[in-house]
Amino acid sequence: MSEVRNNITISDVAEALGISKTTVSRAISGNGRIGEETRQKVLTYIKENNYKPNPMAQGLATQRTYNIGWVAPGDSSMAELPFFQRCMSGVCEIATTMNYDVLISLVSEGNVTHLKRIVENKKVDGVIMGRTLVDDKAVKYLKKSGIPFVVIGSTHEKKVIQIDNDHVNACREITSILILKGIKKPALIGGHLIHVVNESRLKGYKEGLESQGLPVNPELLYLNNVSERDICKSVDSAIAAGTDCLICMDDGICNIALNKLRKDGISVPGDVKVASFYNSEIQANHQPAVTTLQYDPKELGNVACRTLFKVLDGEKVPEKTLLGYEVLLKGSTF
Amino acid sequence: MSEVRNNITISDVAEALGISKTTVSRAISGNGRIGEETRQKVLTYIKENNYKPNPMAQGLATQRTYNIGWVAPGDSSMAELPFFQRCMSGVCEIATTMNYDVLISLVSEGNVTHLKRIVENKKVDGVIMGRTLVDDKAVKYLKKSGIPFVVIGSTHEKKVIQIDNDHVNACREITSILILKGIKKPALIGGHLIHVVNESRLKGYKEGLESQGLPVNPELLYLNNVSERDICKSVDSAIAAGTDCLICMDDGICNIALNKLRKDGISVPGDVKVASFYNSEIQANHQPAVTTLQYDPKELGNVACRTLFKVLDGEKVPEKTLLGYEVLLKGSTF
DNA sequence: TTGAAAGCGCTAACAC
DNA sequence: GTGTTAGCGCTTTCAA
Repeated sequence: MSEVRNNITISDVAEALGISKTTVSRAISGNGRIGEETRQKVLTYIKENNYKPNPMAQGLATQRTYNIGWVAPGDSSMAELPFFQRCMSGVCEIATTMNYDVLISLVSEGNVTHLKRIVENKKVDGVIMGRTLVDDKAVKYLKKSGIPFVVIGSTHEKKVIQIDNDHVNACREITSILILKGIKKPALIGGHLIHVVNESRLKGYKEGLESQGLPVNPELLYLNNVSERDICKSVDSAIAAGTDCLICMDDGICNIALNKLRKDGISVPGDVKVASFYNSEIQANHQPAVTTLQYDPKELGNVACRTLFKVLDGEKVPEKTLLGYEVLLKGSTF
Repeated sequence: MSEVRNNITISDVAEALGISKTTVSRAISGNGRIGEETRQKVLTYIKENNYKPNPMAQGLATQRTYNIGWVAPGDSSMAELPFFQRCMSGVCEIATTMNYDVLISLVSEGNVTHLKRIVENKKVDGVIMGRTLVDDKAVKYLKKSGIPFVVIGSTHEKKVIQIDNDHVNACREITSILILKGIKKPALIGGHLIHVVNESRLKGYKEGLESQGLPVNPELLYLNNVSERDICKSVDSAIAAGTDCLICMDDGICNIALNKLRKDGISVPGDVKVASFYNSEIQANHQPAVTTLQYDPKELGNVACRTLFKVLDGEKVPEKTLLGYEVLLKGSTF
């Protein structure tokens, strides 16, 4: 029945071939000198007999687990964003090619107990954080622990390897473009600033205004919107302040804003234009489609994972790696 | 720096306390007889000195990994459904309480190589499958491998532990209710029947009709819709056939159908009523809200994980566990 | 180029 | 109730 789960050990291989375990081990790992002939003999034998080294034993001997930890947000509202799924899938993809597996750690609201456990229990060789908050307990813990780790996103914490999209430039660019296309009073409907990414987006927005000679008008700046109610209120105020374009800081905000406008009978782009700093399916399917920034989360996961492996190999890596973006101009700003 | 990662071993503890490793081991595991006094002594010592057994060594000695595998769909369209996130979070929750961790395995379209690897490499003690197809390669492999596993969803495969919602009864009930509320020609816009759940939903729909003395009208039955185009065509045909209520097999279909109706200027529930066999945020936020079935995916994950642990402990478990549902009657069918 | 032997940290007979 | 001992399956000095 369980013929697929192999139970043949390195000793079996050694015995069958009339050589020592050491030699078999060397043939497999490539460490140490070994005759090409014996090497081939071993390699073919283990292939034919489907021998797989036991990772527990390997791990015990070498102090490696062949696992990396993936830290995802535990609070459902965040966790369900396709962004994290795609990142994770990018991480898994690379991990697999390196013969590593990915262990999940759900961290909600600063509760790092699980993360702590997998680190202290030595269940992972390194960790990738799916997101970062401005004051991130998990990052602080990881730094203190000494385990190699990489974060997706940005942090103010020093000496942390970060992989992120170039949000500041992306947001600056899309803001400038909108202004060049004739927008006079772009209003920003922003999310909570505990997310570093929102800080960056805010910065990009401001730089965009500045680059086009526009002031940062407090009447057009609505930050820290969390609930649907917050957003609706901000939209009302922005409209009252005479905005000609609502720039939403992310897709969630954008969808709520869009619904709100429709409910109020305000037409897009007729009465007011709409753009978003982050893309999602829903916006792409919206009529008219929404002008937005586009990133590649899976690539983010890929790069984060590759970077972590470099760190594990003792290679030097840049503290910050910025990935690209695309500006998608659509009907919502025509 | 890495003061948090402990490196103290069972021998250190034994030596410090002037007792043997065995005794320490016993104090921790609770296996074998041990004096209450020594037990306490050990327990306090390891707590104070933050000793953690090395799982690799434990694993090597006991042949357990303290990991379970979570098999999620690798194709993004599926993977991003909140359903899987919530299930996974339910699984992690229980696993954590049992001192287990969760290893991810992404399986796309019958490609079981990664799953195979984690099983053959003995990186997990058991596996939970996040979904099942009608002819599921992964399930077949797992059966053959002999590793304990549990599937979320249903399968036709024999001797497989399944945890599922009671889709047949749920769909029968909502269909009956709609008919009792006056619907005469409910049309089913169905998804692909490679998903066992869709078979069950179809079955429930038919039973619902039957229970109210209505025939299964082929003109009102649209199955195997995959693309947006499929769905739109089906909606057109159903409307042309004079349906008075579109029943969508899942939330994805429902959203597309809703958009389509709006675009065509067909009002809900005025011109046609709409219901769905699966709930999602978007439908809850739709105006009017959509009548739908509601399940609890996290609970599904909880139960699946608890069941797997029973299997691992050698306990007998039912081959099929069915969880409940709720019918949410909303404005879309008034 | 190959092998013997020690050891990674823990568990589990089996003695005492 | 506690200790001795022999592994679990692999890597890695150190010799040969």
